[in-house]
Amino acid sequence: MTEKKREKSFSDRIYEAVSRIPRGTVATYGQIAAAAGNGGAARAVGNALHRNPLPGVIPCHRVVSAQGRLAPHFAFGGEGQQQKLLEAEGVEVIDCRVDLKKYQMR
DNA sequence: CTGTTGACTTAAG
DNA sequence: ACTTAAGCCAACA
Repeated sequence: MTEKKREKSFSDRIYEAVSRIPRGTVATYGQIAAAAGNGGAARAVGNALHRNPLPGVIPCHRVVSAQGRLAPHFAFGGEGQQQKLLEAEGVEVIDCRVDLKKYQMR
């Protein structure tokens, strides 16, 4: 039957994309945007996560900038929380940065 | 609908 | 390494 394409909201795709990040791996906002179907909307991705009421549901700690940098100033829970979570998953975090060459989702 | 903001990205100085 | 500028997109007032 003619299935109606229920297009999820932008933030919903972000949630899916971020959730699909393998454990012990990180992804950049650009990758999330591309995974959400909007390559280039890296800005909107960050905004969506920030404004989206999905704390605890989205592993934002796996989302890093293109330079492998985290967001300690806006991180949930606490500043060191992000780094702690990443390290707990096997990601080596150094100075709020991760080695994209090894941990970025490819 | 318009304008501003922002957890981005890349380039240039 | 840091700052500024421009580009792109979505949510909010």
